[in-house]
Amino acid sequence: MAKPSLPQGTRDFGPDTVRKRNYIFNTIRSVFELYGFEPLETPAMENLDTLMGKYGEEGDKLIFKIINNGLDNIDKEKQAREDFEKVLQGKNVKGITERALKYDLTIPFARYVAMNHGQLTFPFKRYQIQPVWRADRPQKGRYREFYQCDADVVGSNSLLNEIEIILMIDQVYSNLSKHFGENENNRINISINNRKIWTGIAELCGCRDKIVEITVALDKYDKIGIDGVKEELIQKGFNEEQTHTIFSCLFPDTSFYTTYDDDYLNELGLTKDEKNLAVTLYGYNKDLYAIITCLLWNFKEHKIEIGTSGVKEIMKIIFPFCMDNYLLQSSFINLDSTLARGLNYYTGTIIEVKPPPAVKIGSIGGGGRYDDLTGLFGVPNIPGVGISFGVDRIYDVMEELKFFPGEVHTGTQVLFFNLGETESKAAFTIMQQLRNSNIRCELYHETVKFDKQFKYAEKKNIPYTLIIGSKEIAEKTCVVKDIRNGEQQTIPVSKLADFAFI
RNA sequence: GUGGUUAUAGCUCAGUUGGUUAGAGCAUCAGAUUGUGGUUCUGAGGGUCGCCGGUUCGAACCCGGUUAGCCACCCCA
Repeated sequence: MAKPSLPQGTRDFGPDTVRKRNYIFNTIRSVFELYGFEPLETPAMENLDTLMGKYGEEGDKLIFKIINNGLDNIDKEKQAREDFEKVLQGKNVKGITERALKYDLTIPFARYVAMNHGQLTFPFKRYQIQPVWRADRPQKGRYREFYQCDADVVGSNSLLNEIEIILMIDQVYSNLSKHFGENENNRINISINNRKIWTGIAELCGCRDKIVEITVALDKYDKIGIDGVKEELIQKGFNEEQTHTIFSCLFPDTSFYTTYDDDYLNELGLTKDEKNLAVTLYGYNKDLYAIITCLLWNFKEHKIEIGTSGVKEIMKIIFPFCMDNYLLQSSFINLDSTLARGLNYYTGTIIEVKPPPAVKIGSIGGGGRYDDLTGLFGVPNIPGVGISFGVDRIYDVMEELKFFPGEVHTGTQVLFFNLGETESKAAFTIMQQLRNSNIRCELYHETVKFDKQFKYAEKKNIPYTLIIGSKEIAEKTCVVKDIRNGEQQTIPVSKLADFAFI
């Protein structure tokens, strides 16, 4: 018999872990509900062509494909062999595989909306908490099976949705632990950017078709720095002038742009309202103001409207958070001009959530706006915006920072000692009464010496033991011991229901 | 998909240039202790040294392969 083992990148979760994970799930779910989102579940598997081509070239490779049943049917042997030849050449063939495990929750959701758009009331706000699978090689913070918690709004272009999503992110972390936001170092970082800005920059460089190359390179800025990015761009075939254009947009000479100048704002062609936005941003964060005005200037100069509208969207989203510093409790929001995000279906706002800087783990959530996801399934013109929480990583972050509250443990509260047949019968009756008043209890399964029963309680983190022997039966009392401090007291059975087993 | 690294008792790990019967701590079980555990003491059980092959008189140790974990790259939650 071979040693039992798990498939690569998957894990079992013991009782303690499940409780903590459920705490995260429940917290996120209740915030989703609070903001008016409704639950949805979709199957673990989808038709392969529902998923293929939606996540970029790399993404396709990471989709877990399911081999068809019945390939051993002798009548179809010839066909199966021919099909398998094609698989060996790297093709997907219906004869061999036509289903796959879902890779994320967004595409199956788009498929659902496309199939049911006639019945849905728009804007449709749904949340979904389910596992997804990726055939990736596991490493720190990366698993082959993990849970996502998604909330999306489809059928609305309003930027109010983006603002609500940011508020939800903040509220989830506030509810998860009071320590998030306790001080500056513990805050969650919500970065936003806009794909339209990338499109604009690509146009500035005169290569709109190379937007993916630009975003992939700039997305690594945090990791490889400005020189590394430059090197990668040049490797991808960008010339000196183009890289200069990109950098001058994203990393402006702040000393120039941080001076507030009314005439300059007028030159940018902003409306009165937009100018007010800019003034507020200036008061809130000079660097933010610098990047925004720099981008606006560049796009204005070259009449690239898509870029301009991207910047204006960012301004409108950040604005409420500049007006009220207390809107965000556990996080802060900033414009990260290098933020790109790999998924290619995003078209507007993009959002990425990062843990406090002390934790070296990638993003713990992300999302963005997509104009036409359902168009992929034949139903055009349903725009949407959504966010995804990565529970497995949030767990790792909470664990590393020791942020799980003590109340997460919801195991047995009272262990009834087993002192013999008559005694345990009496104990059993009392135990059922306690259970009826919602106290979690159990009776030790056999009559053994106290030593063992105590150790059992200690290991299972059961705070109270309850001892009923012949003496207690006669007196209609019981002995309640708090094993955390060793204190014990004798109380009448009639008063037991009033005892606070906390 | 590419590269690095690790694999020895239930857990954490020692293990000399290759040399007789592979060790420690923790955990488990039994006893000191028949209604009060956590400390202490005594004793016991527990191993195909990841798996397969090679070199050698002899391999936990050297070599090749393989599987899995971890880490990094690509990419991503």
